[in-house]
Amino acid sequence: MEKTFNPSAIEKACYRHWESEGMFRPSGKGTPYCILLPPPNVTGSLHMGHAFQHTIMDALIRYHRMQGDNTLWQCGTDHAGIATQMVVERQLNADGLTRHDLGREKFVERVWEWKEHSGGTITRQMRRLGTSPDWDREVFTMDENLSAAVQEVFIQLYDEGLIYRGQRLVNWDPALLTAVSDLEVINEEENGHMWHLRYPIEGSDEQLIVATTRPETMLGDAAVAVHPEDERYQHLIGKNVMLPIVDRLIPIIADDYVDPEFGTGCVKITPAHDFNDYDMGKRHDLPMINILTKDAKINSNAPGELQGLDRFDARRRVVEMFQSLELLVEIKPHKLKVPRGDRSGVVIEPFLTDQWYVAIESLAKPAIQAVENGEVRFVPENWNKTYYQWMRNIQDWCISRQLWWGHRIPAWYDNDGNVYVGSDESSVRQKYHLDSAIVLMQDEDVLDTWFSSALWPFATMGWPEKTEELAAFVPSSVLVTGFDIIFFWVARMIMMTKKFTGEIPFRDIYITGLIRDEHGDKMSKSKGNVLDPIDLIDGIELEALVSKRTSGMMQPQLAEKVEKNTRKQFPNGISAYGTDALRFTFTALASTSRDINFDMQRVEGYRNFCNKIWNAARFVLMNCEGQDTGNVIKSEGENGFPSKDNDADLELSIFDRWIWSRFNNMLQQLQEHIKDYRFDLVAQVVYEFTWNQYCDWYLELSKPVLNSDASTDRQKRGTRHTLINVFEELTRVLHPFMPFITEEVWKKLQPLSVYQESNDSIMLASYPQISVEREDADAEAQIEWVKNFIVGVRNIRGEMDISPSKKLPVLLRNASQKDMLILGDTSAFLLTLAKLESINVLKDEQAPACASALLGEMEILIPMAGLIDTEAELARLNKNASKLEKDIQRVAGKLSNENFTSKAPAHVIDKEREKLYQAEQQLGKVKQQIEKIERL
RNA sequence: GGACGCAUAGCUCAGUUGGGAGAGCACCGCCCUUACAAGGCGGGGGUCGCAAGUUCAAGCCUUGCUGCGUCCACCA
Repeated sequence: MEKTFNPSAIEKACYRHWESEGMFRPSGKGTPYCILLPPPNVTGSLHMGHAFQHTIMDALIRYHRMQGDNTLWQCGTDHAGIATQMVVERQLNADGLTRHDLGREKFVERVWEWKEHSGGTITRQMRRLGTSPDWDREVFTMDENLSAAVQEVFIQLYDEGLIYRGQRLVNWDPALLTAVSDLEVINEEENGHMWHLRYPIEGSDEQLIVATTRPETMLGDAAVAVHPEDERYQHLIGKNVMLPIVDRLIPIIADDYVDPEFGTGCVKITPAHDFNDYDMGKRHDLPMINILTKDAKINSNAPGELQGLDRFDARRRVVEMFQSLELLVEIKPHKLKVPRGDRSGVVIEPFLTDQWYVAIESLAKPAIQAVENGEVRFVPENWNKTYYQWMRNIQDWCISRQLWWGHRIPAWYDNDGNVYVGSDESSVRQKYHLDSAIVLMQDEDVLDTWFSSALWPFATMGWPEKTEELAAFVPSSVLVTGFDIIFFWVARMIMMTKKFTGEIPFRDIYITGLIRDEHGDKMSKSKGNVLDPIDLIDGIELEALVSKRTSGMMQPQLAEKVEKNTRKQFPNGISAYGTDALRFTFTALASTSRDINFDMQRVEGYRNFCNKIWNAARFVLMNCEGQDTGNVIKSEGENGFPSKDNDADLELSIFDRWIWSRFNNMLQQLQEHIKDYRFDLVAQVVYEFTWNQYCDWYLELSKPVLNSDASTDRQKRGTRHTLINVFEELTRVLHPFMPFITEEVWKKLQPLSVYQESNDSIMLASYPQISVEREDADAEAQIEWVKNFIVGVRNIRGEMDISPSKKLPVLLRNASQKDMLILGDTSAFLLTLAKLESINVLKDEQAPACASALLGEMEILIPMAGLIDTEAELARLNKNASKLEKDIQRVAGKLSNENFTSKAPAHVIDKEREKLYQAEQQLGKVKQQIEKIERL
């Protein structure tokens, strides 16, 4: 093996092997376990958020696969209607063309070409990440069978009256020329103005002053409203105002929607261009006067000179006209929420059009119940509040989009505008008994992308056919996703799956945090802080990184700053950390926090962890390859742990039993944490065991056995046996989180281990199980003693600046029988690990001047002669003494408090007493030692 | 306006029914010891945002406050 772990040398071949051997397919045996991949945009590329979530999903999938479950990771990609269409339109624009130049059919062909061309990027990147979905079952939301499911659902909902078509005010995107749903509108506060306009009253000298943030909409005013009890305006209710510029009489109405305190207490009502006004218009039977064209220019319902003006130009013009008519009262600066399209970024217009809607309320009810009664569980649980809040106030869902890329709405119209819904024209004719003489035209619109995504849990399983997969994998086990799509996707899947299968779509919803940069800022192209997961795996040169970050920017003026920051942050580019380090980083960052700050230094740390594993493997192999590892007893022990009465072939030392006990304990904790989706804690316990227990202690403890002539063959076999088998199991424990390095290492270790079930791949091996037999409290206590002994000596050595190579003599004073027993078993180890020349137990004789450490009540003494500075040792002892004094003060205070002793539970009091006793004993020893040294 | 979240070491974060403040990185010192210098050993560092309350005991529970953030709704 190489001296340093080199991920790029192994990852690709390893993955090819897994995939070509079909290892990602469900086994068909065991309990079904299924995760649905949130389908990424087919033409997209993998960003940090994907990489994070995919890592979590893959860890769960690999874990359950190794547990023997019938495991399916259902993957696929989304056609992403608006996003994808925009990309292709932009390409056309670059050639001076629009989609209309091509026509619908050609344009859609062109999008399919683009999908074929760039559609593989994200799935290729997922492979680089080592993910193990069943690629054979990969689906695209516009595949035939998916499209059929979409049609089926649409038709069924329509036939039940749950989908309807109607003219309403919708969120209209004037750039994309389509309706969008409420969720696709981002409301952000911007600086604007409030215009106060004077409206003259018919047959009176009086005037009303209305306040508006959108003066141009006055062209569509249908009324002016005041509060019914507003005394200022009582006498005017029922009169008319003469709308300036358009010279139209409109009524003054009373409606308690109006807040008399706000502005002037008079509101101009524009039912065709404002959601609240629309409702009021309905209540008062006002005309809906649309003044805009689809691209938000003033239409022919306005006076001629304004027609054709863009809405913002019209705004300026209208204000000027009011001014010249002397009807402009004032203009105040005003902060207001401006609705913008999440894709286009342009200001959304409330616009009166015919659209298709899902009547959502009856679907929402069972979906709310499913969470209320615990069938569906959010993790962390708090997210159910967010879910309830939205679901309980849910509005009908506008599902039609005026786009060309997507599922065409399966509805046909005759010349009279009658609607017929069915899967195709001929079935429509049959269904509605339509003569062939009647001309039918299909609806031009397509469905909201999320309509098909909502069917993902069952449409991917073959619905409406009654397939085996449908039976096995609905409901799926857990959905791993971000809170940003709880409404867009999660809620809608619950509603649709409940409706069409009667089942819940998934049992758990694990809501992950959002990946941000190391300072908590959102990663964005314009900030120039975007990291590409593939760059962290493969590394990237500085120049390439700079050009990547500065190319294709929406605001090129920011490029200079981005370049500067990039050069500062990554003067040497980014090094290649490999997939496993990246994955382990994501695992370790997956706490319950909703924002996750991605720190490059963590990746570096976990790259080092990979290297640690690699080198530990080298050590194990060096000592076990070609050696007797005691595997002969494999049939008589459980899980590679020899039964205690079987000592025919090897002898397990106390260290061996200790590391097995710790391993078992680690595994126990890990399994709990996985159950709780606490991957940060999973990473922590497995890292701690691997590095701080196995490598730092066990490997070091194995050396004296393996290198000493004094150890018997049985002892050496026992150590090798433990060395190899703990590590072999450890690689299996680590595999779901670090698939590549564990595969590579395991292939070398496994032949030397007792585990023989599968030698094709670690990913098909079974996951290690907790074993009560391995628990060994006695061994743990004794090794704790050994560790403390060694640490005590090291502490003196470290603080006294004694060279690590200098062998020290050690004297023990006040050793108990128990101390002597452990000492007898372990002195060889103490000598090696603490670098000792000798250990002598003092009986009654006087000790020379010594530096000391305490192990319980036993004193570990190191003669100072020529080695240790008196002052330094005094300082060290005083530091210890003051620490002990502080402890004693606190504990004694507690114990002398009668309230504490009378009210606290007995075991807590006992613990405190014991603590006090120990500390007092130790302090006494330390003080004696101080006196002694002071006398020198 | 409503809902939710966060505040613990220089940085990024753990801290499970309340009972001796932790990790990684960074920092300081010593060491190229035959798995690993991407390493080993040792060390320094925190009024747990502020205030009050409950309790024998609060980082943890309650209330209020401050600061930051997210989502939903929205007054023209």
